[in-house]
Amino acid sequence: MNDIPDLDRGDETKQRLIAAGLMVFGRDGYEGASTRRLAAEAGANVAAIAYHFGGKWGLYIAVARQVAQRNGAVVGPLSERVAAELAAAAPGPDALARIVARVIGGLMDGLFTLREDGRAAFLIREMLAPSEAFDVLYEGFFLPLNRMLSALAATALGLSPDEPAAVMRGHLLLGTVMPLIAGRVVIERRLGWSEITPERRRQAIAMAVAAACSSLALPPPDILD
Amino acid sequence: MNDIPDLDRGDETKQRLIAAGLMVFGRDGYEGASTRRLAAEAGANVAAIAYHFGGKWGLYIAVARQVAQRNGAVVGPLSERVAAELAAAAPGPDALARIVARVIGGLMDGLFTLREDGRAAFLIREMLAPSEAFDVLYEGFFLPLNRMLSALAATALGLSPDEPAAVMRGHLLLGTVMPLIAGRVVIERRLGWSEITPERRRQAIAMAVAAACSSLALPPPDILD
DNA sequence: GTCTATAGTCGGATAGAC
DNA sequence: GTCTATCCGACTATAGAC
Repeated sequence: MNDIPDLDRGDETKQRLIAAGLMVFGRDGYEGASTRRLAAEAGANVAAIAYHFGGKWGLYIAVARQVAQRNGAVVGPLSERVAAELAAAAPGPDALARIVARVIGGLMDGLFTLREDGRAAFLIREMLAPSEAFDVLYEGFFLPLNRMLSALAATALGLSPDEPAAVMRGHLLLGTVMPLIAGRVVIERRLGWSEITPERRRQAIAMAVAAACSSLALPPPDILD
Repeated sequence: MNDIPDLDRGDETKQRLIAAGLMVFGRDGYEGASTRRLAAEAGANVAAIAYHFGGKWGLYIAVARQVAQRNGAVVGPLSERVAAELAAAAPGPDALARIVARVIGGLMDGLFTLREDGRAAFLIREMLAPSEAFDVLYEGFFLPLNRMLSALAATALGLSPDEPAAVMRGHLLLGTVMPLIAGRVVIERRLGWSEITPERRRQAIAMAVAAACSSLALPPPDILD
């Protein structure tokens, strides 16, 4: 009851604006998002945007930084673990398949969670029409992500990790998750899903993992994770 | 020299507006596109939008219809041919692989051509934030496309074409092309490509085809198309 | 059918009280 | 740091000449 009142209230508003920006920019795009709506969603008022970020654009960049940072925080550790496992003992096909399953599952779970926070849409919009924000996303997320996926693909296919073919095959692994993220509404309508139950989600991920493994000439992972 | 002057000038303006809409809506999104810019890009004036389409939204829907129609015109024939080949004689793995190569190649060539006309971005934006326009795109394009891909996946994997697993695997085949379309800027930056030469394009498609085939447990297609 | 001019609305930014 | 009130610019839509 005697906690310091209003400690860092400024920073809290700032954070709420960034969180709201993630949702609203993700859903409506930069132009589609109005400062009034951004402020309302954050429970703040319009002037706060100018005060904290200098303007709407400043908020947008701040959101990009947060996306890069949060996603980077997922990729980083995952990436280190994969690198360690690939280096330790040249893994056989089954072990590789298990790593692939963990990586793909991790991408689905950690980056594009069910509780849609708008990150996926934000990322895809920036790929469609890159702005300054793309630089931030690339350095903090896309590049480390591709490094990890390329290393995986290179090992599985017997390529050198830095040759273009390996980089491309790593990039193509994104195709395992993209139809479930960017193309989610299509499969939902096709299968008549009105909601994604945990079970449906599990099955979808399992199929994506199976497709990823066989595309790398690996056996399907013995069992789940 | 004696051609009929201004024949269908109205229709021509209408068509130019739709073409411009494809570019501008694709690049900037609905909110990002201004009627002034749409008109300018079409070499028309703002009032023409209201006259021909009732307003900006009417133009947007007209663009969606054209996207569905043009893409449907590519999928339709391709789809019939695939259906015929699958039905004729139960094709072996090699024959299937060749069909897959043709389908994936056809998707890349016919739907997402180098001369970017904005269709890909338009489609992806509608998937991210579906509007009324999505219904049009779904019926005219996504649904027939998925039917074709599902039939292919079902045959390759020994599933019944209508079971959810086959539909999902068909949908996941979109992942073969999505990284090269939606994620194009990422791989361009990663590989330092400043332009997509025909040769790079050819190689990228070849790798996508290889990934698609092995994800369906098919051998890589013996040779190109 | 096409254009110019303008009306009416909305959104981003800012001034200034608290 | 937060809020209300307001300004100004940009946008969509429309009226009306040609």
